[in-house]
Amino acid sequence: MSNANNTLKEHNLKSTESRLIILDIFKNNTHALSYNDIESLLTVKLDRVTVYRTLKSFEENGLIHQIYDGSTQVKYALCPAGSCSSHQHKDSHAHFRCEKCDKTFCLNDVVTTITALPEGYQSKSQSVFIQGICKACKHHKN
Amino acid sequence: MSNANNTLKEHNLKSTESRLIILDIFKNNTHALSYNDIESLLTVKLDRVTVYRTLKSFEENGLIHQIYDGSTQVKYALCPAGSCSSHQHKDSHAHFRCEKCDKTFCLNDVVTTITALPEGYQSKSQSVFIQGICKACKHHKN
DNA sequence: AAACAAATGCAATAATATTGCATTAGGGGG
DNA sequence: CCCCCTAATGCAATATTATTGCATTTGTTT
Repeated sequence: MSNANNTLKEHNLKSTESRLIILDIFKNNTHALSYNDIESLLTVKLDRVTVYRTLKSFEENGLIHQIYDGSTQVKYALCPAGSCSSHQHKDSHAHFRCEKCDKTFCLNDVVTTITALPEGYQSKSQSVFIQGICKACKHHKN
Repeated sequence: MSNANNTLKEHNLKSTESRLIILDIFKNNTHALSYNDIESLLTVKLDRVTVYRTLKSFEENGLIHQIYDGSTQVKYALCPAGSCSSHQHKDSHAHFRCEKCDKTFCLNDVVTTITALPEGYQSKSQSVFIQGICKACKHHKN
């Protein structure tokens, strides 16, 4: 059984052609993907609704997470292996958006410390968003 | 001349009725506002396009900034007094979204420290987003 | 007060995302 | 191994948020 097939099973998702195709796209891309990104990476035509519903079930089952990076589209990226499940999302890593190539990446290892919140505010989760120049763009400095 | 009038002038914005109305709404609310929030706070009817264009010019002139808080609408909040201008936005404070009342606030005094980025990544700006319970909701714990 | 540029309002449209419902396909039980 | 049931899919329609073009009105400068 394929690796992607196992991944779906582990997240309590029925293995279907659409899901395998979309999961494969995520596994082959290191940056976060919007609906439009995914559509343009499809070799087989899938209905828009199927793609959106697949993204929704992937998210509900801890396979991907949403990222709001200031573009007008929601982006999605794989959760770090083993970190999330149908029961709970546990990923709260930093995200990075490159000003040159406009791609958004997960930075799983960046740690953040935040000073005390103002009196009366209680934090349950926090996320960090960094803008700058990514590795690839820094190297072939166009 | 009214205070709001001065604020517009300082930001190189022509003083018009619509702008005074919208600026007033921001000054009377401590949380970030979406287009719909603003519309429902209007006592005079303004065209949707006027509101959106007013928000755009306020943002371009450093009076307000956009916040992407994971809701499907962009939200806007006043920049800290004196911090931003037509030339440059300088506010990079933390934002806080309350899980109870679903309001988003600016936390101007929260400081963040981030560990080194991975090799090759260069940071230009960073922002922090915190979720939890706000002051008001913590107090009358519904 | 006249003149000019910028702001406004209306109508149309773009871009992103969701819902209802009929049909198809995955996979467990016999 | 096939049947059956449920979950997934596809189509059509619609919702939601935001923008554009253009004619008209308003604010400011002189």
